[in-house]
Parts: sequence; C-alpha cells; structure tokens
Amino acid sequence: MVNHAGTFEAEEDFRSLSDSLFEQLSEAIVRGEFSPGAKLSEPRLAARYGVSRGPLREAIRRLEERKLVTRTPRQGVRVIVPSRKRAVELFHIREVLEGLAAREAARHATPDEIEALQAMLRQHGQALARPDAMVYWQARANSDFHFLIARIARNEQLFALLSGEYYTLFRLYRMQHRLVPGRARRALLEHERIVDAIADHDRDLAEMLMRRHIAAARKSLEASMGEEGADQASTACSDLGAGNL
Amino acid sequence: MVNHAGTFEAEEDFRSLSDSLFEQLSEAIVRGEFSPGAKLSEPRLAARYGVSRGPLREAIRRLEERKLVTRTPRQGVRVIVPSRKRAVELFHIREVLEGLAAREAARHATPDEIEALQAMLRQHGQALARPDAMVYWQARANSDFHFLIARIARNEQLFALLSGEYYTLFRLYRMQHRLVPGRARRALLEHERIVDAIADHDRDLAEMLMRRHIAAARKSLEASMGEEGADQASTACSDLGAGNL
DNA sequence: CCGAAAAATTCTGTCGACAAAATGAGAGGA
DNA sequence: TCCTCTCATTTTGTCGACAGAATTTTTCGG
Repeated sequence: MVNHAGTFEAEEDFRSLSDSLFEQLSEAIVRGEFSPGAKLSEPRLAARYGVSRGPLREAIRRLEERKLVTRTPRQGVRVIVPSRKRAVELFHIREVLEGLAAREAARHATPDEIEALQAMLRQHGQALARPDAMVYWQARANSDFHFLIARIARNEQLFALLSGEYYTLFRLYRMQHRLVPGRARRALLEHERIVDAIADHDRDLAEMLMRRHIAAARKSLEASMGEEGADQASTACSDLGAGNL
Repeated sequence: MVNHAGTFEAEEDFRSLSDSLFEQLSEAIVRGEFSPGAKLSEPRLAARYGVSRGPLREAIRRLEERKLVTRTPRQGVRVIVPSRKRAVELFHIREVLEGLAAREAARHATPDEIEALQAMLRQHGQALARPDAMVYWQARANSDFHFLIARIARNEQLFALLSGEYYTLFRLYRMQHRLVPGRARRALLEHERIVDAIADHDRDLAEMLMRRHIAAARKSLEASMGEEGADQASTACSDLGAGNL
C-alpha cells in the first residue's frame, strides 16, 4: 500500500498522537479552519482534540519547522499570515525544484512511466469537459501531475520536499488564488508538452518547460494578488472572537 | 524601548530549552559526536544535558523534520546514516537552489553589495596563500560566499532554506568529503566569475555558473565517495558501545 | 555447549502538575 | 472621561510519573 506521501507503509502504520495531530492541524490550517494570524492556544487545542499538551507541543514544533505557524518566544504560536511577497518567493523556489524534478524525470523515466504520464493526461483532458472542471483541476489534476513527475525523478529528498514538506505550504498559498478562466486548458497543454519532452528524454527542454509552466502560474498569481499590498490579511485576522482556538 | 538599566532590550533573545537543545544536538550530529546510525536514547540524552524529556522530544521532532535523524515508530530515533545516494540527491537540490540564489542576486544586487562580494573575494584570495588554506576554505570561505549570495537574493524563504534548514544537512554531507588538492583555487576562480556575472546583472549567466560550480563540487564528491556502495556506514555504525548516547 | 522461552529492564508515548510570564480586567486618581 | 497602577486569570515552558511495548538478560531444556 502506498499512502499519499508515497512512502510504503508496510510496517503497521502506528501513528503516534503527535503524528495524528500534526496531520490534522496541517489540514485544518490549509483548509482555513484557523484564520490567518489566529493564535493557537495550547490548552484549548488540547481540549479540542482530547489530548495532552505534550504531543500537541511536538506537533506544533513540526508545524513551526514547516513554517505553517510562527512562534514568538513567550507569546505562543500564530497561524502564518499569507502575503503576496511570501507567495512569490515560494513560487520561485517551486519553479527551480519542479524544474529539477522534470529534468530528472526526463533522465530516468521508463517506458511504463511515460505511458502512465500520457494516460493521466488523457484522463485529465476528459475531465476538463466536465462541469466542475475548474475545481477538479485545481484540487486533483494539477497535484497528480506534479506528484507523478516528482516520483519519476527518483530523488527521494526532492520527492519528500515537493510532495511532503513543501506540499502543504504550496497548497496553502494556492488556496488564495482562484484559477483564471481558460488557465486550466492552457495548463493541460503545457503539461502535454512537458510530458513530450520527458518522453524524448530531453532534460534541458523538460526543465525549461516546467519552469515556464510554474512561472506562468506565479505570474497569474501575482496578477491575482495584484495590488493587495504586502499583507492582505491586514483586514481580517488578529482575533475574530469566535473562530480561533 | 529602553529598560530601567538604560540598555536597549531588543526582544531579549529568550531561547527555550527546546531551542537550545535543538542547536546543540544539530551541532553534535554534524561534528560527528554521535556516530552515524547511533541510537538517541531520550532518558540518556535528558540526563546528559540535564533537562527533562519534554523539551528534548520537541527538539528531536525538529531534528526529525530536518532529516538529521530517522524515527521508527516504537523504536526511537537514530542519527541519519550518510549515503552516497542521499548526498548526490542533496547536491542536485542544492544546485538548483543556489542557482536560483545567484539568479536573484544578479537581479537585486546593489553597488554596495557587489563591492562587498568583491571585497570578500579579495580576502579569500589572500587567505588562500596561508598554510591552512584548505581547511579554512572548507570551513569558512565557501560558506561565507554562498551565505552572502543567498542574502543578496532577497528571498527570505530561500535564505531560510539555504542558510538555516538545509545548511546543517549540507554541512553534514560535506564533512564526508575532503577537498581534493587544487579544488580550492579552482573554486575561487569560479566564485570570481559568478560575482562578475552578478555585477553585470546577468541573471542567466549567474545561475548557470553557480549551477556548474555546485555540479563540480558534486562530481568531486561523487568521485571521492566513488565505490563505497550505497551505505558506506555498513562497516561502522549501529552501536559502538561507548560513544553513543 | 547451544538454542529457546521467560523474566527483568529499559525505553517510548502520554498525561497531569507547577512556576514564571504575559494578557486582560478592574479600581483609583487626575 | 481617560490614563495608570494593581490584581486576577490564562498561558507558556518545564518537570516528574505511569502504562505498554521493545530490548536485553537470565534461565532452562535438549
């Protein structure tokens, strides 16, 4: 069995409370259940999830290491406040990392893997005709594509980075950005060209196309978050009486 | 703000025990005080550093997140075992990240920063004539250069990645690799060309030169770790009775 | 003498509790 | 009315303790 992180969970998946909390909190942050900048109170969270503060603190330390929360020494942790600046910086990083993934995928892809990529593209093309194409694309298709490329690249460190450690952050910042009309179809075209380059084992081209693909997404996001200033959460964050825990 | 003693209390750097332990353990692992693969027993470490297991576990969770230790569910954590495969993978990642840093540095560098880079190169050139040139180069000069580039790039996420989160890992794997004779002088030449490109604000060239520079280091390391197999620690790790804590 | 089962020990995962500090509320004075 | 000082409450950082599991040691049979 292969979980979403791509690791083989042959050994009985014993998840400690800390692991479970880490996943739940990550998901909750990405899904916006905690508003940006909201304070995470340890006693309340402990009561909320029915656990002690020990495992909770371990989970929070991991969230902090992944930059999903920020911590001020004697003051506690707060959910990260997405900013246009950070989003752009993150996309620049993602651009080169995914470029490397495409390059290494072009280097190592087997015929079977190339076929798998092409099959996925066909499926995505069919899905694009459905009514909920946009939401599906943003939620699943895009992730599937980049996930598979990262796996084919055969670089465990890179795979862990793209599909695990940074994946949540990417999702968090992608949530901000509603897909512009027509972007999905264009993205599929770009995906197809990238797969072509990988099928040809053309490393340089695969990397260049992937970088342009990510750069296009970044520019779309930059335009979307256009004039919202450094921290768009200056309007609604800090403390909303009810929603923060 | 000025306190009653008249000194500026610039957010007095309060470090929790967890933070302190995290730094100490990271340093100890990189410096080889814990042999690769050695088990880290929580009670012994707690006694060793005179702290409780609570903060220690938080520090260990952060070490785990940074891949300095590996954790098996009901079995504890062990120091990572450096392998040729992982080292090569890490250098591929570093290649594109430092390439991005050079690109962004070429984009954003001010005249002052360019002058600082050139001054540092002059200093490194003089240091290269000293008797302990090699060890100095590996210990300081190389880090200084890449550190400064990352700062000039003006990408906080990238800077945190290169000079913080991944820096320890890079050091760990670099420890394995003794600098080959003549490499230092060649590296300095490569550094000079990179700075030239940055001074010219030639983004593409700066990125390309930096990537070649890292790739050269990687190839040198690949040759050095040549035939040592996947896990060179198969000879001496596991448990050496005295040295593990 | 060697191998296997059983007991003892150690260790991980988790919990509740305490002290210092920070936040917030409330009284008092200008 | 508004500011400030004081006090109460919440929260962070830390510690010691317990249950279950894993490891090691001991013991017993072949």
